[in-house]
Amino acid sequence: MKKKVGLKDIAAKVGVSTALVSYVLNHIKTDRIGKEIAVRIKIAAEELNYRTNQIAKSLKTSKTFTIGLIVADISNPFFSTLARIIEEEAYKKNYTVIFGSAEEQAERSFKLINALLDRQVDGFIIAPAENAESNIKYLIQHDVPFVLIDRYFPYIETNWVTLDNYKASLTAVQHLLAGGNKRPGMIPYNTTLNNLRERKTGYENALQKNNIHFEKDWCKEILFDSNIKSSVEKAIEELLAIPSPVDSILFASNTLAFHGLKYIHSKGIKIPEDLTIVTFDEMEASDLFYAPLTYLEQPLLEMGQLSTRILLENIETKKDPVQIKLDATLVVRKSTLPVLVK
Amino acid sequence: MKKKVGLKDIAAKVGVSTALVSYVLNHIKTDRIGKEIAVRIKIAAEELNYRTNQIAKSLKTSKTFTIGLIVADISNPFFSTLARIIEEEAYKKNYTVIFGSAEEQAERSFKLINALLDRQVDGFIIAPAENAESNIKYLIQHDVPFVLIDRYFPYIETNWVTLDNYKASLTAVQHLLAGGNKRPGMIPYNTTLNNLRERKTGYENALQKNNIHFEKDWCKEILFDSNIKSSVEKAIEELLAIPSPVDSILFASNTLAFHGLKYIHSKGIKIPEDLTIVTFDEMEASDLFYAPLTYLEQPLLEMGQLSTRILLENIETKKDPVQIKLDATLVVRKSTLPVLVK
DNA sequence: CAAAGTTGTTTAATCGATTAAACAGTATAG
DNA sequence: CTATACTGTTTAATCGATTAAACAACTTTG
Repeated sequence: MKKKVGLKDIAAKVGVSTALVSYVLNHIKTDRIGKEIAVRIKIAAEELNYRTNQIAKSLKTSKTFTIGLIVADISNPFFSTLARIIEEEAYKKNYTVIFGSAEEQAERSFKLINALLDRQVDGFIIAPAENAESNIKYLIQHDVPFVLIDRYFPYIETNWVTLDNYKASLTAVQHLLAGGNKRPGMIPYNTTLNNLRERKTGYENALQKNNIHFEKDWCKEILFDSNIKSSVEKAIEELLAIPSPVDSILFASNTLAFHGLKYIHSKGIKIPEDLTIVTFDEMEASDLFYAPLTYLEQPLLEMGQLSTRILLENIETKKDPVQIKLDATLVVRKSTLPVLVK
Repeated sequence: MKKKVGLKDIAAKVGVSTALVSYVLNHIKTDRIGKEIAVRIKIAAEELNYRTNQIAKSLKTSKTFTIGLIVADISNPFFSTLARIIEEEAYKKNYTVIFGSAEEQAERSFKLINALLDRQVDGFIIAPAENAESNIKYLIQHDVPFVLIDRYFPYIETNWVTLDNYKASLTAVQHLLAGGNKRPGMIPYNTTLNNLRERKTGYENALQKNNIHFEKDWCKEILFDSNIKSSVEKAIEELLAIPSPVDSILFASNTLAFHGLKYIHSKGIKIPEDLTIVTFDEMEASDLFYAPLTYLEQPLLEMGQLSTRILLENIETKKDPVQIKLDATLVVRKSTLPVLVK
C-alpha cells in the first residue's frame, strides 16, 4: 500500500508538534489552542487527506469502537436481518461490527470469541449455541461487556434481549383453540436452549389453562442437528396416525414449518380444512402457498436496536444486567381461518 | 475489563526479555533458542492464559488479518449466504471479517470504506453499488487490495468474480424456446450495473440468435429503487395487455419473481399452461407454490471462496487482476414444463 | 514589581507487541 | 593461541497515535 499520511506529516507541514495536531483534530483543549494555528492544522489535514490510524489510536486508548457479533449462522434470515439492524445501529454510533458464524457449536463459538478478543473488540452481541454457558462465563470472568440475543441461560445473570417465547406460544395456541380446534399438536425442538424450550412450555400450559388434557402424542420433538426434513415428515406422520389425530399444529420455527408444509401438501392434506397451521417466525415463503401461514412475528428491529444500545451503554460504563422479553405479533392468515365443521 | 496478560508478564515470570518470549511464541529463530527455556516460556504463557494483543501486533506489523466486506444489504439472502461463505473461508486462514451494508448507495459505501480503512483492514470484498466507480478508483489509488463480487465495472481493470449473466440469460431463453414458447418476455432492472444489464443483453441476443424478432413491448424494466411490488405488477399487466401477449417471462431476480408470481397468481393465470416462468436466483419460496419455479442457480460457494482466495493472495503479494465469470445452473421445475398447446 | 496565573505549545512517556542489531560466552578453525 | 564462528539472549528502536506534565512568554494581581 501507499505510505500513509500520519500526524507527523501534518505536524511537519504546519511546523508544529504532533501533540498539537492531535489536540486540534480531536477538539481537545480547544480553549487553549491558537485560533489561527488550529485553522492551519485543519487545512493541512484536509489537504493531505489525513485519516486517523485507528489501530494506533486503539492501542493507546484501549478502545477499538468495534463490536463482535456471534450468531449460529449469518446466512439464516433471522440472524442476517438482526445483523443488518445491529450494524446500522452501531454505525450510527461510530462502531464497526465484526462477525462470525458459530454453526451452533460451543467450541467454534469459543474460538471466535477469543479471536475477536485478540482484536480487542469492545464488546459482544451473541446468540449463544447450546451448551455455550462456559463461553458466557468466560466473558463474565474477563469483564467483557456483552448482550445475549434471542437466547439466554436462566441461571446466568447477564444482559439479554429475547422474545417472550412462552407468551408467544400461549397466544398461538389460544388462537388455535378460539378457532375451534380441539386437539392442537406441536412440533418443537428437542434442545436445552431455553428460548426454544419455553415455546413448548407455553404450548403445554395453554392446553392446561383451557382444561385440555395434553396427550404426549400430540408433541413430537425434532433433534436440533438431525436431518430436519425427514424428522419433520416422520413427526407429522405420527401426529396424524394416532387414534384421535391432532387437528392443528404449531411449528416452533420457520424451517420446521417449511418442511412440514411441503410434506403436508404432498399428502393432499387441506389447510385449514383438514389441518390448521401456525408457526413461529416470518413465513413469507408461504405467501405463494394457497393458504399463507399464520405466524408469530418477532420484533427484530427492536431486538437488534435494544441489544446494540444496551451493549454500547455497558461499554461506556458498567451497568446492572438488563433482561428484556419482547412480545411477538400474531399475524393471522388463511392457514388458521376458522372452519365450521371439523 | 480485567488487566490483560502481556508478553511482559510472561517475561517477568520466566525471567527473560520480552524479545525472547516473542521469538518463542512466534516460532521465529527456533534454531537459536535454548530448548529448555523455550519450553518454560510456553508453559508460562499457557499458565497465564496469554493471548496476543492483535492491535499492538497490527500496529507494528501493519497487518490486521482483517478483511472488509461491503454489500448492499447483508439481510438479503444472496449476500448473507456469500457472507457466511466468505467468513468461513477467511476464518480458516486466520482472517476476520468486518462488514457493512451500503444500502445501494455509493456515498454510504464510501463512508464505510473509509471507516474500515481507518481500522486498517488488509483488503476488501465489495459488491459495489450503482455509480460507485469513484469508490473503486479510490481504492486503486490507495493501493488497497480488493475483489469485486457479483458486480463489476467493465472499464475498471481490477479483480472481480461474477456470474456470467449474459450466458445465464441465454440459457434461460433457450430453455423457454425449446419448451415451445414463441414470445418470451423479460422483466429486468433498469440500472447501469453491468451484471444486471447483461441479463437483458443475454435475453435480447438469445432472441436474435433464434431469429425471433424482438418486440420492445416484451421487455419492461423495473427501476432499482422504485416500489418493486407495484412496478412489477404494472409491468406484467402491460406484457399481457399487448395484442400478442408474451407466453413466458424471464425475471431478472428472485425479488422480481416473488412479486410477479403473487400478482400472476392473484389474476388466476395458470403456470405453466397460460404462462411459463423462469427466474434468476434460487427461489425456494416457490417450493410451496403449485408450480415451483425454474431458476438460474448461482454458484455462491464458488463465488465466495474464489473471491476470498483471490483477495488473500493479493494481500500477500500484488498480482495481476483476475476476472472470473462463473456459470449459473438452470434448475428446471414445473413452471417451465412444456405444454403442448399454447 | 514580584508572585501568581494564563496562554499557546512542546516534551516525552506510553500503549504491547516486533525485530534488527548488539553482546557476551563458548566452540571451532587455522 | 588468536581469530572467527556460532549460540543464546538482551537492548533498544519502532509502529502512530494520546496525553500528562513541563515550559516559555505574557498578563494580571495585590
